[in-house]
Amino acid sequence: MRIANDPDDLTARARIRDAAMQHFGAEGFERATIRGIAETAGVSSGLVRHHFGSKQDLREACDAYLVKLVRGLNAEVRDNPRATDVNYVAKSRAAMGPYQHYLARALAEGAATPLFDELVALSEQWIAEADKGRADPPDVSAKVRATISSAMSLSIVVLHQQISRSLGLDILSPEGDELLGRALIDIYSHQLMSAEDAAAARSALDKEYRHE
Amino acid sequence: MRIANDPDDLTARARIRDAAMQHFGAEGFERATIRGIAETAGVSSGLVRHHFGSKQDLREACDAYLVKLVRGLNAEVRDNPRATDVNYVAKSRAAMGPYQHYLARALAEGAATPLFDELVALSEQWIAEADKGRADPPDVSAKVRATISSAMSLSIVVLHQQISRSLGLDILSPEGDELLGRALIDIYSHQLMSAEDAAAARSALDKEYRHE
DNA sequence: GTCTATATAATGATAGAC
DNA sequence: GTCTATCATTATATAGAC
Repeated sequence: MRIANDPDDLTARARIRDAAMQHFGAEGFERATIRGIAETAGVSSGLVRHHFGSKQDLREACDAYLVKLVRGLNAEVRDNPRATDVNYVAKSRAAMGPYQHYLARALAEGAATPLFDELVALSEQWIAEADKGRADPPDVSAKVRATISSAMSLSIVVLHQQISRSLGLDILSPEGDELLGRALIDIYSHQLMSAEDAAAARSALDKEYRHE
Repeated sequence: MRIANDPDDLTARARIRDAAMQHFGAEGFERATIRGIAETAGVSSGLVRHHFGSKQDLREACDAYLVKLVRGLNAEVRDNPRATDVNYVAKSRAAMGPYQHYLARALAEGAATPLFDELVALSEQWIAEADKGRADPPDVSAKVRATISSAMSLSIVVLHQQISRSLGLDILSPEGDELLGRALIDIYSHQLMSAEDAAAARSALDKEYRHE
């Protein structure tokens, strides 16, 4: 199944980019070789150089494409806001398809920053909305909570190897989607810390970081 | 501040291992060079080869040491169970000290598996305990929830680059500790999903994965 | 245990033909 | 646009002296 139906796809340039994301994702940026990528794309190593200047430039082109892809996904979710649909997880997964491993590595390596920032912005918007109907004032800004929350969400993708091994099933698969969905519902619908414990923990932090 | 007071430290072998963890963490496994590690450790590249056979073997020795380190930390937490102390985050951070970046990379690359498994086991114990005082039956096993939760916790370390950049401060620093502590308290003490929404989401999953 | 020197292999980058 | 051939660099692995 082809993922992208961009008009500018099918071309050798697009094939190279796809192959690069595949190799970068599977082997990591450093270990992946231009020769290997070229072979997968069915072209010569020279052509890679011709289209993308350097290996680093090639990586940036991959990042840019990933962002473009996720932008499209986000727009779709934004226009179709069914709050109940926790299974947007599965849908995102399917849409990201063969690029999931690339996404995981890019994030862990500190790349794909526009993507991360966009997810944070989206989350921040959502949190700010939720804050309106909230009794107690938040202790930290929506931005901070959005960043932490986004990182936590992305941990599933980034740590998929560990998770899959621990659970004995591929978390980045349809079966994994269902299990993850149920787990997230359970976690999100339960308060992990009581209001009293939270207050106590907060004053512990106050004491720790005020006078020392 | 020296982290490890193991008797078998101080030796050249230990210095090499420390230097390796530092380089692997800062530059990644592939980019790090044996020569660079040797230089940091103040020895020749030949001696690295003498003590650890290959670069891969050196990496495995680092993993093993990391696990040993975290085992010690966990034991300490286990013997000192103050539930209020959210700031165990900061304490762990300080104890991991210069090895945090290595930990992040190792986890993302699927290495350091005994460490991840141990964190899951610890979390599972805690969750199973909490389940006892719970009205509704959990939809998924404690193991699954423990795995997902552990991954989420570790996301702070693994994605520290993204988080730090997004927030404009080093999340792996004392200031970061405080901010993270407050953010986690806020997140953990609030239910992100109502019981009704959860039920609706669950039946959506039922429908999705039963007959399709 | 520790070092220096070398062998060998792989890679990113480049130049130039078609 | 695409390819082949080559350069220059760099790093691991190795051998052997002290």
